[in-house]
Parts: sequence; structure tokens; C-alpha cells
Amino acid sequence: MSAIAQELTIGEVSHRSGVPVSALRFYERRRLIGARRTSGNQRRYHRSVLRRVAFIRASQSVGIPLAKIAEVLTFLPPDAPPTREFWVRASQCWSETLNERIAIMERLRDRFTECIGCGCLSFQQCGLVNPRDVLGDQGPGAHLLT
Amino acid sequence: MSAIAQELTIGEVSHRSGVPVSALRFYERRRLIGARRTSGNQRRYHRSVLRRVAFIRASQSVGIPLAKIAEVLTFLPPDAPPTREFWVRASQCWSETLNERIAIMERLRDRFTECIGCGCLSFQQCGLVNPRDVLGDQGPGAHLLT
DNA sequence: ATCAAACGTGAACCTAAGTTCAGGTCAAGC
DNA sequence: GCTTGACCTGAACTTAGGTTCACGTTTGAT
Repeated sequence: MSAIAQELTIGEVSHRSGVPVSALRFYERRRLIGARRTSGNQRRYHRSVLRRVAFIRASQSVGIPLAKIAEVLTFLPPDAPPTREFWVRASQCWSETLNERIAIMERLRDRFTECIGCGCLSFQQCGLVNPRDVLGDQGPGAHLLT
Repeated sequence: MSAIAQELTIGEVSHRSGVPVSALRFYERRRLIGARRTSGNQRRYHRSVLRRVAFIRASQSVGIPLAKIAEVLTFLPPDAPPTREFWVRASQCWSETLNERIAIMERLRDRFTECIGCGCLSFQQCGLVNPRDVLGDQGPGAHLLT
């Protein structure tokens, strides 16, 4: 399969990471990953791309949009394993975010429970249905990040 | 503004709820809300639509997709204030979901922190980058719900 | 009776995150 | 040296959740 030791084809990266080939190409267009090309224009990946891809998927799984992930990935040296420095920076970005989201959801969960208690006679005044104090006035959708 | 007491135009609902008129019409197409029509085909809403809309937005704010919200709204009697029964049912649906999501994010946050400690020499074996045990094999995106 | 503001409709457009497809090229085992 | 599976590209399509637009009708205050 792989010719030169340590270099991976897109199929190998896909298989090892569980991420579809189409998604890998898509991430490349969005500049989240990169690869050198063979003389025949095929992609050849450095092993470290597996870590990048893993990082991307882990981040996505908590709802972080690709654009944000791309920003954080600029801390990661291309074609090299993630440094401790990278982890410190990424973690600063992510865990603040995660903590905020956790807090938002806990508040909402608790308010739901309160609403049951109160029978929601005061629905319109109730914190649950006026979550602006928590979420701000950001329009529709799940504005947990962005 | 309002002619018959308690009936609201779409503009009034929009203004009071903070939800754009276009979104209200969109929710109607998705059968999340409804309204009677005047002889001139304009929408007239029962006051209770404000509660429905508030419920929709509160639910969306924690990432619940409209389709799921629509399901839960079938418990809500049309043109009537939410009953205690409704709250019990909705809360059963939502708080299970919220608890799961909170748990997922806490695990991921903690793993991020671990990764800093470990310098991620074992990145590929690390729980963070192989979150399938947590999220299952659901493909891309934030599969926290659905 | 008039007239502007508010309302109505359908169609097109938008972002995110991809997937699918058509048509063509590369590479490696036999 | 040939063949087949893997790879390439760009374009079109998808779902969610809407927004924007063009164009026509209703309302209700004066």
C-alpha cells in the first residue's frame, strides 16, 4: 500500500481515521489539513495528519465549527507532532468554551425542572423562556459557539 | 394595533418574541406554530403562541433541532396555555438529552486537560482523539442530539 | 376615500459541512 | 504491458434553519 515509509495515501488516512475521503478533501479546501502531491498529482500525507484529523473530529464533536478549528490549528506546526505549546493554547480556547456551554446547559436544565415545579403559570416571566440573560441576543440557532 | 382582544398579528408576535417575521412563517411551514386567518388572509395568533415560540427558542438554544421540538410540541394543546402534563413530558425529553450532552462535554473537557498533562505523546491512543466510545460512530458534525 | 404601513406568496439565496456524480488519470500487481 | 482499483477535479445536490426579494393585497388611521 504505502510506498515511502510514513507517507499515507488519502485512502489510508480515511481508513485509519474513519473520516470519509470526501471529507478529507473538503478539509483541505478549508485549509485544515494539507498534503504533498506525487508527480501524478495524488495526495501523500505525513503521518501527523492523523493527529490533525483526530483533533478536528474531537473538536467538531463538541460543536465547534470548522472555521474555529482552523484558527486553532494555525498553532499546530504543519507536518509535525503537536507540541505541548499547542495543547496549552488549544486547551485555553476549548476549555473556556466547553465550560461556558456546560454552564448554559446546566442552567437550562435546572430551569426546565423549576418550570415543572411552578406549573409555568408564569411562563412568560420564567427564566427558561427568556434565556437572553444567558445567551445574549444572537438570533436563532444554537449559539453556543461561533 | 390589535383589534380583537388577545389576538396578535404576526408583527406583534415578532416584536414581542424577538423572533423575525420570516422565522415565524418558517415555523408555520414546519408546523411548529399555527394561526387563524382573517377574511383577508392575514394571520391572527392566539396569545399562547408567544409561549410556543419562547419554548421553541429556548429549546433551540441548547441545540435541539426543530424537528425534535415539533415532536414535543404535539404534547402541547393548540391555542391553550401549556399544561403541567406538557411540562412533565417535555422535561422528560429534554433533561435526559441535556444531561447526556453535559456529560459528553465534561468528559471531553477533562480529556483535553489530561492531554496537556501527558504532552500527548500518546495522542492516537488518547481518549480525546478517539471519542467513539463517547459519541458512537455517527459520522461528522456535532452529534449531540438527533 | 385614501394611502402608507403591514401583511401575503413563492422563489431564490445563504452558511455549514459535507456527499454524490461524471468523466478522466495513476499506480501497482500479474 | 495491461488491467483494475484507487485517485483526481469540478459541479451539482443535500439538510437545517432561515433571510431576502419581487410583487401583490389588507388594514386601519385620517
